[in-house]
Formats: sequence, structure tokens, C-alpha cells
Amino acid sequence: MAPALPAQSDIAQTRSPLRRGEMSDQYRHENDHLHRIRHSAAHVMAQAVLEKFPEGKVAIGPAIETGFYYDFDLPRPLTPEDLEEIEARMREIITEGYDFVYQEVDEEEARHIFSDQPYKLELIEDILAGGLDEHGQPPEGKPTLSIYRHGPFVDLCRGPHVANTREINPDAVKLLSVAGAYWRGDEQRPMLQRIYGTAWETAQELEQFLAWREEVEKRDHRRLVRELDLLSFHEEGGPGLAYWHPKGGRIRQVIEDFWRARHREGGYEIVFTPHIGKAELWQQSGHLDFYRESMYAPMDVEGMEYFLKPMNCPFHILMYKTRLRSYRELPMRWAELGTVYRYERSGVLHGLMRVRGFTQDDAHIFCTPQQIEGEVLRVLRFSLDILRAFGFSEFQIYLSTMPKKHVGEPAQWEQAQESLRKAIEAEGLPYEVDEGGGAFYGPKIDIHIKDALGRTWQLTTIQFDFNLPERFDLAYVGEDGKEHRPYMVHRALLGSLERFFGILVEHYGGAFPVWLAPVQAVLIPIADRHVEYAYDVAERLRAAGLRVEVNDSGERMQAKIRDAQMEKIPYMLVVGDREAEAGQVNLRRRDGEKPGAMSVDDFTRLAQEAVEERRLL
RNA sequence: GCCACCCUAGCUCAAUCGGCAGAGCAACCGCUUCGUAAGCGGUCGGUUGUCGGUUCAAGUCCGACGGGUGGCUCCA
Repeated sequence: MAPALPAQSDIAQTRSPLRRGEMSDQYRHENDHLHRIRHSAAHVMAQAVLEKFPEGKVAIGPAIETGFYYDFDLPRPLTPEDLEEIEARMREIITEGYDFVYQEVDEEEARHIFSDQPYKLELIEDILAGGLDEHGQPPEGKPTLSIYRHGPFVDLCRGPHVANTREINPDAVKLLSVAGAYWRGDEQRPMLQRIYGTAWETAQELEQFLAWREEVEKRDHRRLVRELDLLSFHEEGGPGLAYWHPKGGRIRQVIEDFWRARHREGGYEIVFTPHIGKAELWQQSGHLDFYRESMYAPMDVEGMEYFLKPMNCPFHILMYKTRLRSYRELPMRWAELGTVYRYERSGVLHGLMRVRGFTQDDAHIFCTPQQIEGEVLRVLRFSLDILRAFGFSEFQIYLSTMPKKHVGEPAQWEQAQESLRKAIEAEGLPYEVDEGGGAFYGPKIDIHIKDALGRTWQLTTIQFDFNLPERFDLAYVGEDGKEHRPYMVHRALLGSLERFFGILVEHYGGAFPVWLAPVQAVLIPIADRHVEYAYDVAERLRAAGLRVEVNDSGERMQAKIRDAQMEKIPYMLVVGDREAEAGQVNLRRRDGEKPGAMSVDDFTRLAQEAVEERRLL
């Protein structure tokens, strides 16, 4: 992948979507009134905070997808008790019923009003200087300074707000947390205290939101991977490095086997490359110039510097260059489950979602300009097909186009972008265009999936690269006998296996569909005299390709069922006198359904069918 | 990395103001042989993350380090 590869880095590592605010539609839709309520609640909160800390300085406090926040510079750190106090005071202010009053002010007034608020003064400067809007464009016309007052509180603010604090439902407001945040997000600037809160129209909506948050917590992969004995992290081994236990390993094997099989069918060749490479290679690829801060320190090998690989692309390129390539060999699609290591700052590590070592399901497609359109459509269909197999059915697609700073010819970009656009449209999928949002080396498509909790995650990325083929002087001999530059496309479908696994765990809440479940069925002998029969059945089921265990502990059947439920094993097969006699198993499913007694063959068929169809149960 | 908070048995958590480190679950050993989400009894389990400091006395107070959690422009 090209230097400074933000996108692949993104897919592999994109963080919790909660803040990205892509929850479910009910929360997501722009609701003007709700937005006003939240923004107004932020002002009310600021008032309450300033009453408590009159010397406090206020920064900014917008409404966000799930509520609002406000940043403060305060004389001491806030405690949970402070939050309770502030929240209680907010309710009082709300019921006191102040009108929100809009007023435009000139520069002098504004400076006077906020004379002891340095952050506001800085904002005034910026606005007057024609501060850039969110698109980086200067606003049209003369900048206007406006303020909003409610009761004793005044804030530099564009609005809009509700008419009166009473429009905020005091029973639907809650402060959630306090966190550090740099002034204007800049690490060079002061660290402020940010209070996050949420506000809704009704107490019931607040309840629903809080229940949703609880559900998110229950499904937290960091908890589930430990409880289900799938994976661990080790203080002694270093943060951000995952250890796959046998049960996690089984799931990963299923994922990888499926991935390999599909790739073979999809016309890919599977390759393997080393974990380290000489500085020279990373110099030529440009990584040392543009990506070094994400790479680990070099190791000295017989006087030569070697680096742990943060990406696989330079290695694939070396293989491409082992001989002269003919147009007849193209397209070449090379895929690798390549384990890469990237330095991530300690503060951003997060379970499996953001780690320091991970395996990318990477591939590089080398093709002619004439083939590009077909290749893009092919890879897009391929990706969606695989994502659907894992149980995701809702997608959002983003097309990112040429930024101002770029390499390659605009005509190439145009062709590449058109091929991406046509592919999306051919699939009849809705998409958004991020104009100028591509990497400097090429345009891309990203696919985001929506999980069971309505959160979205970026998984797939399909990116053109006009940079590396130049840097490595890639060529193929065309029909005309002359050398041409091939097109190169990077793509990762699942992103990182670690992160994808974390997403799967949360999507299914640990209750994997049968084809992925580490243990698909557990035999539960009722008494010791049934253990032998249980093992016989288990043997038959294993021979049929199922992952089966026998619970031969001295526990009672009830306890064994409970254990199986806790482990979220899809099928529990109770065997007692009746079953042993009739050569049957008595099926209880994870969801509590009890299909009852059936022959071992019938159960085998049922389970195999669930596996083939990738059903939950 | 930075800010705040957290770290007690494998897990979830107790331990008043600084005064003898505890419980449930798990594990192990027995007994029980049972029909759809926990049978009964016993045993084991700890340098309270690490190192240092204050104190007659530290799980508790202070500092450093390690690890984790929530955040670090959704833009007046």
C-alpha cells in the first residue's frame, strides 16, 4: 500500500462507531427540535458549571448525535459527585424557565462581553478573520457575531436554540461522563475538561438510549472474548497484541478457510511474504518518508537495517517484478493474510478494535487500464458477497475522489473514479461521494456495514494506487510489444482479522451462527451410565464434520445445560435412558427452543444444513 | 503521547477514620446419578499491578512506573 496509507490504516483500525454517531436510524435522523434541545442543554450545563466555578473558562459546547458536550477550563478536575450536582442544578435552571434570546453584536460588544473568556475571544478573532467552515471554505459575506442569552448566561453562539429552557425535558437529560479534550483538538494546546451529556424529548427516549448503552456494554467484545475463552491480552506480553486461544482459534480458522476458498473461486492467488524487510525497500516504497511514525524501530541484522512490515504491498510488488509481465497474464490478483505491525499510541489502543499487530486480508490487483472497470465491479461484488455471508446486510458506500495534492494524471483519476462509480451503480447501492477525500495516490471506495445494534463499522476498502507502480517502475508488455504501466488496486475486505472478529463478537453478542461457533453441539449425559453413549454419538457427529464436546462432569443435567447456555453453544443434546435406548438425541437449542428427541442422523442433517446455510441456529 | 479515573484470589466484588485481607462463582476432592438455566459438603487459592516514600502501623496517604477505562474539533 502506498505511503501514508490512511485508508487501509482506517479500515484496519477504525474506532468505536459510537462517537461517529452512526447508531440506528431513530437516533440518526436530523431532528431539528432535538438538536435545539441538546444545544440548549449544553448552554444550561455551562451556566451550572460557571455558577459552581465562577472563575472557569468556557470553550465550545455543541449538540452531537447522542446528546451534547461542553468543554471547560476549570481550576480542578471534576468528580462524579460534581456531575451529579451540576445535573441537579441543570434541572432547576430548566424549570426556572428562561427565554433564549438571540442578538447580533458588533466586534466591540463581543470583546467586551467575553473579555474574561479567552477561548471565546479566540473564536471571535477567527470568525472575524472569516474563519473557515466545516468544508474549509470561507463563509460568504461579512461574518456576523451573535450571542444567545438565557437568564444570567450568555454565550457566543450561532444557535439555534429552543425558545425557553422549559422546552428541555428535565427528566430526559443526563450527564454521562467527563473526559479530557484538547482545545480545538490540538495536542499543542491546553487540555480542557469535556462533560458529555445526553438529552431527549421524553424520559422514555432517555430510558431507551440508556438501555441501548447497556446492551452495548453487555456485548463488549473485551468482556465476551474473555468470558468465552476466545482470546486474551497480556500485560507481560505488551499492550495491543492479541493471543488467540483454542476456541478463538477455531473461529479464526473457519473464517480463514472460508476466506481462502472464496478467494480461490474468485480468481485470486494466495501468496505469503515475510514479516520484515530491509530499509532500502521501505525507502523505495516511500514508507520511511511518509509512514515512519507508525513503524517500529529498525533492527540491525549484520549491519543492515530491517523493519517490521506495516503493510504488505511492497512485498507483492517485488514478486510482480521477478520477471517481465505480459498483458496476457493480467489481471493478477494476489491475496495474502498478512500480519503487520503498526505503532499505535498507547492511548488509542482498544481491545481488538485497535491493536498494534494484526492480520490484514489484503490483496493487490495488477491490471491494464482496459480491465479496470471490470475488476472494480468484480471486487465490489465479491466483497459484498463475503460480508453478507457473515450476516451483514446493510451497507453504506463512500466514494472518495481526487484531492488537491495528488500523484498521477487527472485523466487516470477520472477513469478510476468512473469505474468505481459505475461499479457501485451497477450494484444498485446508495452511496455518498467524498469530493477530494481520496488519498494522494488514488481514489477509493469504502464499505461500511451496520451491525445488530445499529452501529456502523468501516470494513472494506478498495483503493487505486498511482504511486507505487511509479516508484517501483512497474510494467507489463502490451499487445503492441511496448512497455506499459499497470494499474494497481489495493483492497482489504474484512480489514483486520482481529478487528473483524471483535465486530463479529459484538454483532452476535457472542452467540455465533452455527458455522462459526467454536463448539457447535454439546452432549449432555443425564447420568454417568449415559456417558459412553454420549461419546459414541459425539464420535459420529465429529465424523460428520461437526465440532462437538461431551460434558461428562459429575454435575446434574440442569447445571450442564446452564453451562452450555453460558457458553452460548448452539445445540445441547441431552442423552438419557430413553435416547440411549432409541439411538436418539434430545435437542435443546441455545434460544430455548426444544425440538426434542430425534435420531442422530436427523440431528446431523439439521446441523449440517444450518452450517451450509450459515444460519444462526 | 496528553487529561481524568481505575487496578484486592482465575472471574465478579467486600474490607468504617490508616489498625488481624474476606465472600460468591470457578478450580480441586468427596458424596449425589439426577429429564431441559446453578444438588450438597469440604479443600486450595493473595508480596492487595510493580518499585519507592510517609507512619508505631499502608489494600487505604504520597510519588514513579506498568496495565486498563472514558475521551482528545460532531466546530461559535
